[in-house]
Amino acid sequence: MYHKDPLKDLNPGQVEAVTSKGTHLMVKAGPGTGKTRVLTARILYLINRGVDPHQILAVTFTSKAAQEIRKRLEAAGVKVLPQVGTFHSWAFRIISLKKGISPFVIDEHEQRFLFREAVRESQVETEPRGLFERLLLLKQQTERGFDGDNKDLELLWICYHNLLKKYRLMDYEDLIINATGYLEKDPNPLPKHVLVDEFQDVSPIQFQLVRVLAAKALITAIGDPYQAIYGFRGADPRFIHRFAMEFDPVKSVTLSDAYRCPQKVLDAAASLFDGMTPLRSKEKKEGEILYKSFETSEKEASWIAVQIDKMIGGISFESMNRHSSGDFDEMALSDICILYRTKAQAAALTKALVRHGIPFHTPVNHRKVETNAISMLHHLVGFMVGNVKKYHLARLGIQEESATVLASFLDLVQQGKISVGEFLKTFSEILGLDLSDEELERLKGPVNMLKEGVPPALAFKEEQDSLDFDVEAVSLMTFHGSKGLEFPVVFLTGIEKDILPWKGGDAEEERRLFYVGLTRSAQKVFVTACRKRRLYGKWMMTGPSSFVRSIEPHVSKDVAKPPKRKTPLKKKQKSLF
DNA sequence: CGGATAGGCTTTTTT
DNA sequence: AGCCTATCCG
Repeated sequence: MYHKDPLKDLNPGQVEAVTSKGTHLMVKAGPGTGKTRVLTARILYLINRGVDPHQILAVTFTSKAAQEIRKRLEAAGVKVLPQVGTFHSWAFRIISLKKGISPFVIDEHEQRFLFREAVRESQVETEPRGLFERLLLLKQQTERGFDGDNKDLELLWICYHNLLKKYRLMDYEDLIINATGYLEKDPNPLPKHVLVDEFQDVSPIQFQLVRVLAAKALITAIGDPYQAIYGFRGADPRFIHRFAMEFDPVKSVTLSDAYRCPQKVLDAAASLFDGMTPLRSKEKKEGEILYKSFETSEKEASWIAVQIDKMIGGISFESMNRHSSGDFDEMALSDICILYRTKAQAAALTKALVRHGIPFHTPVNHRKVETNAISMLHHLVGFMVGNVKKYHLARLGIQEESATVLASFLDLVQQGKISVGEFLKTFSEILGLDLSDEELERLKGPVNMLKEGVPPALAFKEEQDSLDFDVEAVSLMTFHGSKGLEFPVVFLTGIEKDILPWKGGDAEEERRLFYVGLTRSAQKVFVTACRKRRLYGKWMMTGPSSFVRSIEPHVSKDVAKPPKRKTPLKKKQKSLF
């Protein structure tokens, strides 16, 4: 049992990371090197050495990751759990503790309302187009108030913050900023050990919070600079370096034994970066990377559906006619994942999967109706508390009367007078939402969390990004969404010019995004591209991404080359349909 | 004031 | 294709 011996089955590098004492610690952990394992083992190690669990704080990137760690600790026999959560959930608790009252947290949608109100009030003359996005980004990057040079933006910044104050609301950044402020003044409930996961995705305001924590605590930072993919929302991978500079002395440990990807995949992944040494694979599986290109995005999608059908042993008509088996290992649907750069690309793929009768699932935030229902629920709760006003509701198509009625129903739920299911039925009827039973079922989660006192913004948000992996289905998601996950078979789709290094994106961040995608695979990778793609309602000419060229030496030869001469390859391609 | 309609733009996403 | 926004007309 881990609790007895957290070091059991760890490799030397991992042991070094887990047992490091007396200084801050930076653990550089590439894909599949046992990052989560080290994190939990280190917590266990600290507890075993007599550290009070309450003095330990583990910060994760998502609440799902926090749950996973809590689960592992419990499984290891830990009775008193340490504090485990995201920066935001911990900050929320600190603020609640310090103020004696929980703040109402608004999401981006509501932030936009307030911003519009600010625009109206401040009578800014220039076109506010894109200003909101700039404010959002600026707020994650600035540690103390406004520090831009745009006069209009400054005015809107002030106006926006006055409105937040007026309605007693906080946005997500406020949680971090305010908690930092409170702790600077009075570092009372500061823990002695802080572990921060996914350090490459830390934003400036979060780094500032880490600074404050470091005044009292030893910090363990775990991250991988090659997997930094959230620069677009303020994260800065240079903090990995800054950490070592500022928090001197820092012990640094690099984990280079990887347990997920086959060597071939790791070699291909490393070839994306100049001078990168590949991780050492401890996985004996051979591994394979296949590349195939198509005329259109629709053909790409159908081909993928056919491949999946073959892999799962074939239930459809086409595969019944197939005599040879053993082209592929038998796979379960849940072993397969399809990745794409933008959600807009999912349409062609899901269409093909439906046509082939292959079950699949996508994250909730890809589904319009449900996202909308969640947002309505959230607003309803805000309305009950008095934070959400009539015009906020109107914007979502909710009449004030409906909201009043529903609020009283929700009250009955809280008192246990009616069930969550009954409430949701009424809710969708009154608001005229066309929700399936399945969708209604999924909405129960956040309402139940609400009953248990989870802050609304967190309760509703959590549901939005959960993908239920117990379902036997192929997983579809964006490259971003795949971070931290692994699948035996991964399809990397649309690896095309202007799509994977996204046109206008940060080229290096796009490269890391492809790296993340590649390294999700525990066995087999399919890389696909097409010449013409239907996107946003019109055709665009694409062609293979430069990344395809980078990994080419590691791609299996038989299908590796994009068709050069039409005849022979066309024939081969046809036989697959 | 509100409904209809034409025009413009479209990443990625956690909390 | 679909959503948000601006504008125009009753």
